[in-house]
Formats: sequence, C-alpha cells, structure tokens
Amino acid sequence: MSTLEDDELIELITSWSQKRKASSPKAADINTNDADQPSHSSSLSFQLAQEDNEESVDDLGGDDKGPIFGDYASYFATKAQNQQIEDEKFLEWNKKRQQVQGQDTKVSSIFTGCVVHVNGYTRPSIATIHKLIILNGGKFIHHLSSKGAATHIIAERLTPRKQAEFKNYKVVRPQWVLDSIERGSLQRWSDYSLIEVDYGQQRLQFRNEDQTNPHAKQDDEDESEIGPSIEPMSEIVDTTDGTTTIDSKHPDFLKQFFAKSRLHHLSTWKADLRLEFLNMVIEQSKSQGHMPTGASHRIIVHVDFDCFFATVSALKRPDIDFQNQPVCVSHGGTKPGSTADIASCNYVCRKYGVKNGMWVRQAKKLCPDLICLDYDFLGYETASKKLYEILLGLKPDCILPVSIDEALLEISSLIDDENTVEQVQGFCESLRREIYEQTRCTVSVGVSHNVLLAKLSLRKAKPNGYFYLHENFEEFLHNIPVSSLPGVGGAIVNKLISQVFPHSSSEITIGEIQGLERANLEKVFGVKTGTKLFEYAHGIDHTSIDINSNPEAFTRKSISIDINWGIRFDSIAQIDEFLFRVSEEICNKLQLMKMCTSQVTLKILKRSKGAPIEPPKFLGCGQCDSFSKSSRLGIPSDDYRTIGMEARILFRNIGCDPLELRGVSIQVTKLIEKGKEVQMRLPFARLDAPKTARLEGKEQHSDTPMEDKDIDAQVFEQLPPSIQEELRSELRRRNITIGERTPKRKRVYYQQVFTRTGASEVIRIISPRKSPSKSPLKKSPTKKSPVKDVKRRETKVAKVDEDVLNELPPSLRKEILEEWDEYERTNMTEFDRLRERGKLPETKFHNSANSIESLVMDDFECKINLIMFQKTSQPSKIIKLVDRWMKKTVEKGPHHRDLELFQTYLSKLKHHSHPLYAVIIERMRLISRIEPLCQRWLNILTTLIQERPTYRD
DNA sequence: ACAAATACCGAG
DNA sequence: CATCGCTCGGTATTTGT
Repeated sequence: MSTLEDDELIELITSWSQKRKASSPKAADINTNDADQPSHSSSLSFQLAQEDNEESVDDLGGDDKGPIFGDYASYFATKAQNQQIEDEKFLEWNKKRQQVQGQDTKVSSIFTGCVVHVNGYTRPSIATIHKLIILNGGKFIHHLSSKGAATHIIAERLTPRKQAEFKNYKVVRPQWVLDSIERGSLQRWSDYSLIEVDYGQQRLQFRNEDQTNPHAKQDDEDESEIGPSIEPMSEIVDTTDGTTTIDSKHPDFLKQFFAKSRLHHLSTWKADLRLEFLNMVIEQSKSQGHMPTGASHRIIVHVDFDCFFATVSALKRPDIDFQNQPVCVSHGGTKPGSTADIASCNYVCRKYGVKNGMWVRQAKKLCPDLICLDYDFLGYETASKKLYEILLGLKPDCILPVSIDEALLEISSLIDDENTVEQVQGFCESLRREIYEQTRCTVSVGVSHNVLLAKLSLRKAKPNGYFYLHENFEEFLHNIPVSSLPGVGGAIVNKLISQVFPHSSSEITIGEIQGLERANLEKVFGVKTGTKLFEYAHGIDHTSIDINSNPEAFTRKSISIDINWGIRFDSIAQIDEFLFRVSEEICNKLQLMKMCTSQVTLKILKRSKGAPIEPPKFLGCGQCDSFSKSSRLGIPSDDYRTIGMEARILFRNIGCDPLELRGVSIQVTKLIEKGKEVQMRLPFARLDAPKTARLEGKEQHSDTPMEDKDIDAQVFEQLPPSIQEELRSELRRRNITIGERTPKRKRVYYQQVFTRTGASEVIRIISPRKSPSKSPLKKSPTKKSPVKDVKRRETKVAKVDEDVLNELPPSLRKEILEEWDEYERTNMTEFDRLRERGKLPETKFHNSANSIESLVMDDFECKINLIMFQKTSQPSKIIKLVDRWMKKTVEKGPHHRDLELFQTYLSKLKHHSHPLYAVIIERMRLISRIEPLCQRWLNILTTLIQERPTYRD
C-alpha cells in the first residue's frame, strides 16, 4: 500500500468502492483473500474481486478454452476466426444443454487435431458435418483460403482441377466422418480416400467419372457460393508441376520443419544436455556436497567428434570409402543446383575447399564427385549418448556438455604431478580408443590448462588426433588466425580489419593482436569484448566449466522459437494462427520446465526493400530486416493463448505486410517458477508484499506532486469499515483529505488537444512514455482505417445453425432455442446489460457537472461532429461509461461485441479528428495504470483502430 | 544517470 | 523434385525518463 503513488491510491480506492457497489451485498467479505496472502494480517490485501458466484459455463467443461479467449480471438475478427468462436460457443452451450438434461457431458475428441473442410455437395450436408466435427473435438473451416490450413477435405466428387489442387491433402469421403463417430475413433483416412494413390490406371477412371459427373461444374464454382473468394488458391500449387509444398500456412509445418532442421536439433540437444547435467550435478551435490578440486594446475580436456554428422551418416553406407571419397550431409540428394546447406562434410571434401554451411550447388562446383548423405538424427543421438556414457565412466572432476558431439572435462585430480604429459596422453588416447570402439567414429582431443587453450589445441589435433598444449604458449598462439578465438566471428574480424589493421591484406593472426594495447581494443570493441580479446590473445581465459560451482549460471533463462524458413503468408489471419501454434510450442516447453514467463518478445524478419520476393534459396528468408518488440505480462503465464495473443499484438505493433514476412520468432524471458506466480496474480495482491517482490519495480512512477488530492466522501463510505480504518491513517499520513472531490490531473492533455489540429499530432502528444513497445500510435496514418465490417451477428437461429435444428424433433428444437436464448442472456455483454436497463448507471466518479473536463468537452462537442455512442454523445457520460466498462471487465476481459462497438466508435472519432478520441485513449491509459490488465486490451483497441498494417521500410 | 528495450553477435 | 536459415547467452547501443 505504502508503495503506491497518491495518484494510484486514490484511483484504487475509487475502484474498490465501485466494485463493491457493483457487486452483490454478500461481497462484504472481500478482504478474505487468504489464499494469496497467507500470513499478512493487513485487511488491505484486497483483490479486485472476481465475482466468483458467476457461474461461467466453461467451468463445466474442465480445462478447455474458456470464453475469455474466445473473445480475445475475435479482436482480429476474420470470418474464419469468428467461425471458430461460434463453434466454441456452440460447444459450451451444448455442454450446458447436456448437463441440464442430465446427459453425459464428456467431450468427444475423435477429431482432435483435425481441421476439416468440405468441398462441394455432400451427404450428409456440410452443416451436419460441421457440427459433427466440432462436437467431436475437431475444427471446421468454411474457407480454404488459408492454403494448407485444413488437414482433411471432405468431398464426394472432385473436378480434375480440384483433384490436382488437393493432391497432397487428405481428401476423404463423408463416410469417414460417420464411421469415425460410430466406431468412436478416428478411422484411417486412406481407407476413405477420394483421390486414389497415383497408380496411373485408376486415375484415368476418376477422370472419366468426373467428366460424366453433373455436379462437376458446380463443384468448381462452389467457392464463390460461400462468398467472394479473394485469395487465390494457386500459390500452393508449384509453378513447375502440380505438386504442393508445405509452407508456414500448413498446420503441420512447424513439426515438419523442426523434424528436419539440423539447427533446431543442435539447439534442443544442447539445452537438453545442459539440463540433464545440471540435474545430475544438483543430485550429486545433495548427497555428497561439492568438492572443489584441490589441484593447483588445471587440466582441461576438450573432446569432439570429427565431422560428426558426416561420420555418423556414413556408418550406414559401407559402400563408401569415407577416408578417400568426398562425403557430406545435406537434404535432398546431390542435385547440382541444390540450395541445400551442407551440414557437415568430411576432410576429403575440405581439401577441395568445401565447408560446412555451404550450399550443395557451390560445393558441387568445387568438388564434382561430392556424395551427399541423408541426415540421421537418431544415429547422432545414439553416438552422442555413448560418448557421454564413456565420459561419465571416467569420473572426471566435471563435465560440461558443449553440444551433441562435444564436451569439456576437467581431469586435474586424476593426474599426478609426476609425468604429467605422459599421463594425460595415456588418458586421452584410451578415451579416443574407447569412443571409436563403441561408436565407430573418431574423436579428437585437445588439452591445456584452460578452456581457451584446450579449444585451440583441439583445432590443432583435428582430425582424429590429440594435442596437449603445455608449453610455448606464445609461440603456439602466434600464427593462429584471430577468427579461431572463441567469440570472434565475421563481425569482429571485419571491425579489426577496418578499424585496427586497415592495411593488412592477409588474415589477421593472434600474434598481431598481441601487439595491441588493451585500452585500444576496449575503445573499438567496448570494455567486455575488448578485454576478452586482449586476454585471449595472451592465452588468458577464466571461463569455468564447473556446473557445480555455480549452477545458476547454467540454468536456462529464456525460451525461444525461431522460424526463418518457409515463412510465407497471405493474410494476417494466417499469421495469427501461426503465432498461436508457435506459442503453443513455447508453452509446452514452459510447462515441461514448470515455469511461467513474464515477458514476451516477438522478432520478425521482413523482406528488405529491393530483395527479390523469392530469394535464391527455396523458401528461404532471403535478405531481410529484423524488428523486435517485447511486452511485459501483467501476470506471469504459461498459457499459449495469453502468450499467443501477446505475440499477435506485438506483431501489429511492429506492423509488417503479411506478404513481406519472412521470419518469426517468439522469445519468453523473465521466467518464474510456476506456483510462485500466483502470489502476484493481480497487481493488488502485491500491494503489501515487500517491494522487491513487486514486478521489477516497474510500476514506480515519478513523483509528480499533485495539487488537489482528495477522495470523494461517498466513495470512501462504500468501503468496508475495517478498510476505512486502515486507509484513514495512511491517507492522513499523506495529507490526502476525504471530502468533495474535484476533477484532477492531466489538464495538460486537454490543452494539448486543443492547440493541435491534426489527429496525428494529438496522438503523438499522448503516446505513452513508459513502454515504447506498447505505443501503438507512433505513426501518423496516411490512409483511412479499413472499413471494418462490424455486422452484428445474426440472431440465435443462425448461431445454432438451422440445418442441424431442422433435423431435430420439433419439441427438442423449441427447447434448444429457449436454452440458447438463456445462454445468450447470461453471456450478455456489458453494453447489452446497460442498454437493457434503459439508461447508463451513474457513477460517483466524475460527479461534478462543472468539472473542467465536462465543460470543455461538452462545449467543444457542439462545434465538432456529434458522434453518438450508447445513445449519448456527451463526453463526460462516455468517459464514465468507459471507466465503468473497463473496471467491470478487468478480470474476464471485454466482450468482443463490446470491443467491436467501441472500436467502431473510436474509429469514427479518430476519423473526424475528434478531440474526444485522445481524451478517451488517455483515460483508458490512466485506468490501465491502475489495472495493468487493462493495458492489454487497450493496446488491442488502439492497434485495431489505427490503420493497419503500417508498413515500415 | 539509469534501466529497459532493442540490436547484434557467435557457437555448434 | 526443391528444402527444413535454431536458439541460447552475452554484450553493445539506443531509448525513455
């Protein structure tokens, strides 16, 4: 409490009081929130009340997506997504109906993971199939516009053109659905396949059938039946022939991509190994405590397979003479024009100048006899496992996994002071022998007294060798190229060349660095990098490989997923979908780690101006500019919908034409153990927690003195006496009086509003200072907002779907309709409720009719366009409404229909450069400061209203 | 001046 | 047929207040 600004304190009290007023009489027990505040006696630990008594329908259905997120999703209303929401609503409603009727409410999940689309005329009808699918856990899409979005297509007949189009889909007959449901499990799609596997002969048959099919023509047109299909279906069809390709629009893309990505494997292997060894070490030190090595002279061993992938992949090919034939690992064979990366190549290749990472195309030129092998990810894992087993068996002082094929050991205590060199050699050579015997792969070993030198020694040892650097260090380092130093890559080398050795023509060596002043290096590269470079050049390295000495340093601090290949989208809806899928993956990992995140970062790659639409590498990202934005979460989360929604917002904040998007990455940081995060579930719960426990001290505002601090007496009275008591003392301490309330704060904004003319100017002024990433209004729009189709959904009949209804007996039909009405009523939006009561409720908030705010605004309004909202155009009323709305919906989030309505209204205001726009936005921002949860959908609103997408160049 | 956000880098 | 350009930690630089 005492950490709050006066400002916020007043707002807080007001909001409590309003909450109390709004909720039922029994809310007198509001301060009994002991779950979150176990020990603290303060009755001020009031949590903004979730009215627990409201029976949310999704409670019945267990852990499924609640309507909250259904609402969220519709912020980005597209037809398809609206459909999903309707489907979910329908499911909830149906669940409720079943419950009322005492039926089993268990959710069938036969079609879980299936995304179904119906093509053309079918029996049963499309509507029936639709309901059957969603009632059994599947997803249904009416449009195939997002190419590849469907996992199954249901059809009875296909035109030849459609046949070609759907060649790589699972196209099944309707019977597949019926049988699956009847038998209670997903039937093999291939048994119902409409398109026969390409055996030539049968295909002809189909063609014949099609030509005689009276529906054929109609089939071809059915796309326009449903609505004008703007999106062309062509892109999925490759230009050269009729085959399809899996790109980011396909639901399985992520899976497929990761399954085949070497870099993804490398990263996950590494993370897994680190985790495994970390846990192992923690286990050990629990039982026996940590024993720091007593040895004075450290011996570090670096062991690494020789061209790991190539070696292992070649094990399956006894026909290849690995020592004498050039062999590499890459996708897709050995075609001379291939743009596949070479993941690993053997030493024969390297003689020709072939390098890892090179394209096959290029390598083929250098070495025409090149043999390309397939990846064998399982084989790599097996070999690695054996390596680590062997290493563990040697009982070194410590092991640090560097990667799947590479590890660092410290063996100081295993070696005596006598005959050190021989002992080390004996140890390493037997290690090498053992690994070869067990894996049939060669390793090299480098040894020295620190990590840096061990690493450099390893380089010298390769391939299939051993080197112990124990003397003549300077001489050893002298002729090694700087780029061999760990941490020195292209950028640093370039900087060296351009800023330190402008005349040097050949490769820069460590020896040349040795001649440089430390200060000089620090000037060019910064303190850390400069120092490191200097020390490395002199063979100095303090890197520790002992996990045990500092486990914290080896624990994972972030999780991210990057996809910069195959990213091709047509619409923002597809991107939204994709972001959710990525978030799902992230959250899987989070949950596995039992962690939650409080910060989400979205990074995108956008095609650089002038770069070709399709880069040379097939489905590659080509030359791109990268943009990133991050956002703090009010509540740490491991829910993919929360993370995904955040990502969607961030994407809109960055503003990128979907067609130009080439890379997506979501990163989560500021990880918190799951379970700990509930203590800070709501900002108010943090009030009397120690300051350090508050969220990064984030909400500390500058201490702006306020003139008129006081609290409306009526407001105060509405609080429970116990709280009043405590508040009184705190308020006294702060010189805040309880009495007639006068409008306060931020007059400055109104002035600014009136001194500017253009909307964009106004917007600039009020853009938030606090979180640049959340400033959705940075750019001045040049075009009008896209006219959003805020068509209210049709009445209940359309929702429940007539076709299905009609197939039911009349008595049941009536019942269902009535229940639907009831359902709708209980899920009424806040605005609906207000409307039903016939008038807007009065709030205590800005009571004074002569407040500067209302005076100014009401006056102004006469001169400006009159824009009605909820039957009023009076700014003070509208502001009140907004207050009320936001506060009321802070927990559940706003109803999507309210949002739509409000967005339309705001858009109008903005379109007319109405000053109220800025006032409302500022008002919402203010509230968001008190209720950080509101920030999120404020962002969404302002983002949507803005002309989108704004493209950055 | 400081902290947070963003940008960039390198490794395997 | 193509092709699967990841993911982490560290550091520098910019931005906002």
